[in-house]
Amino acid sequence: MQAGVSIATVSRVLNRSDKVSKNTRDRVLQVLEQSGFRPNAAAKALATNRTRTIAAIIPTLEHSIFAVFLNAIEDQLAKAGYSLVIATHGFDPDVELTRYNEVVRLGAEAIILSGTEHNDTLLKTIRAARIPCLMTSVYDQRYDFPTCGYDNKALAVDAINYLAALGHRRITVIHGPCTNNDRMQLRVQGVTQAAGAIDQVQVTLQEASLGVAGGSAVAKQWFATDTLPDACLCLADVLALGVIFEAHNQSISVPDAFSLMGFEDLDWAAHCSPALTTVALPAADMGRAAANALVAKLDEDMALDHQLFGGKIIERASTRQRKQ
Amino acid sequence: MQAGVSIATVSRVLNRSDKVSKNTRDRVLQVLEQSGFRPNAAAKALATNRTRTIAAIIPTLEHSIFAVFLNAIEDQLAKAGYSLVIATHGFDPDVELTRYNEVVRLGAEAIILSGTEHNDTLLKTIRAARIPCLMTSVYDQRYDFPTCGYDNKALAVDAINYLAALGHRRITVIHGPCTNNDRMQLRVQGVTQAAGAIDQVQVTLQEASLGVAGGSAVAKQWFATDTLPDACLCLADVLALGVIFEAHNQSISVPDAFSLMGFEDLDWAAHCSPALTTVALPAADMGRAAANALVAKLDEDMALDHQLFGGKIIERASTRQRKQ
DNA sequence: CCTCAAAATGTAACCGGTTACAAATACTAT
DNA sequence: ATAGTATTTGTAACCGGTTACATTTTGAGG
Repeated sequence: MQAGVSIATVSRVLNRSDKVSKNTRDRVLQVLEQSGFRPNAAAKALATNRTRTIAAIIPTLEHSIFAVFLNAIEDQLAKAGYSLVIATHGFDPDVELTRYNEVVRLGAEAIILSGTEHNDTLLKTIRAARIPCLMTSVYDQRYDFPTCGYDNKALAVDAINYLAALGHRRITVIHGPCTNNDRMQLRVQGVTQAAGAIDQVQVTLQEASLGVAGGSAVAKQWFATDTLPDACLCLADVLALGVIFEAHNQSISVPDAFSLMGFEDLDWAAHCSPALTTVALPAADMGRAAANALVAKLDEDMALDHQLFGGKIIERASTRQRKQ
Repeated sequence: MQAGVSIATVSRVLNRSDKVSKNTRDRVLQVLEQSGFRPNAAAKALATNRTRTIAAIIPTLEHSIFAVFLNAIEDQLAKAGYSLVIATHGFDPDVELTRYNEVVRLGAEAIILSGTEHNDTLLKTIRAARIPCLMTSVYDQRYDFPTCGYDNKALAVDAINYLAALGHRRITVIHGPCTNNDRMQLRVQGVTQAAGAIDQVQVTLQEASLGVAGGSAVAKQWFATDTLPDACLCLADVLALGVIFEAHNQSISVPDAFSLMGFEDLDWAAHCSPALTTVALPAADMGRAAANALVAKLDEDMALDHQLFGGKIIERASTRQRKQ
């Protein structure tokens, strides 16, 4: 080559830097510098059988909880020299399977999925391919893939208990669609379980589209029929935001008229009016941990294991003791 | 091979499907099916010099406007058989350069950047590498890279004119940080220009961190000093959300006390209280268009060109004619 | 100055596909 | 049946790196 050196030596300079004399290394580096050499990733991948690419397959980027999560993953992977490929499936398990095949064909070395409920074929394929795979947002020790997430059910139980402890009896729970969304399902289960365990507490479940509009719509209906609960638990913060807005519209005061509680603790929850009591989920921490775990698996063959992230009830102005 | 056929034929079956007799094609496909053959993307990329990967390098995923935009891109690319690699830089041009180099090394065939202001080295590198590159969110005919976005300045002018036409004279504009964010800069320029052109209109600029907390903080300060403007234009919807919350905290009525206007039209803007008048940006359309343009460039060598997306003022309840 | 081991460097096979070109086969017209 | 052409299939070079192994260089010790 230009520096009077073989391609093998260049390769050595670029990788395992021992075994090359300082002298030639410097010379090679200089030539590479001025020639603007760009190693070909495909060739490298072919030769080493490594792509340094990890894929995250999630329902959508449009819910900010996923964006926060992915932002953390991307950040952490970048630090470890990995790239993130993102694929979305819009809560459709069949699309998820398709997207999985695409990213694997593309060379993803590990996969991050959302939740534990998936197309059977997908699970079978992952098992067969022995690709490291982490299911996130859900913690389930018994699941046969490693999970990295929250105990959604227990957190929902905590939320109901919290509201019950404030003296609330008639509690309405607004949740998003549960189809292909086990995080939501588990929260609903937790709600039901907690309600059954506490005397006199009655829970009413109401499903709404997962967005501000959904929460708004449900609240509008209460106000129209004048059937306010003692408290409302929204199993996603955006739903609570809809309720807050609708309450403003109707000049109904929260928490005077009813207590309101969210789930997630998105960035605005501390600043809204009233500031929202909510179950804080450490989405960014979870993202970082997921990224780290997969990197450790790929780089050092560390076993993947379940990781639990605790949520925490952040008490703010939207909830209070029930008036007698 | 298994099917008594050469690897070349297999390759032909998988690609240019003509030139293979139906008979052998069927046989090959069947063998492939049952052997669970997975073509190696790296080898294919090496041989064809194509990776079918496009990278988007954006400041952050945490502002939902980017998430909406990327969601649309990802969706559209997937339809065309391309994958999206996402890299974030946190508004740091040097990090942006680093991330650019990473994604290119990784094999990105085209790049989507946010805005037109970038590290000089980055622009030089892109030019030298002749990689198709689209600058988004900004439309600027004269820029020497193709841009695909809005006329941020003109839209800000429109917004000020709209408020002025309602009779507002003392207008406070809350904007996010302009450092390394030309979209924001252009909006501020538009505001200044429009203010200069209209008699008697006085504009006060206030910078805030780009988030609900930022808008809240500014509003809190007004209320504390009792210096309300006639109208407030927030150059990002989240800032307006902060103002709304703070106004509500202080029981100040919008638009009775002052008119409030946002920029972007995020999903909650139609549902908040009061519903937010805002400059709607077609972020999803822009994302789809960016994706399509790059796919057309790569697949059919269609030239990249500037694309303008019009914003539109959506009049809602947060603004109204000034009381005399 | 010579020998020999250690260190540095070069050579060439290999990763798993694609594809130009050669070879074989099928088909058409005589 | 036969020549000639069109279609299908096979062979092998190539993409741009990595790396086992061979070869050369270096340098210490005798």
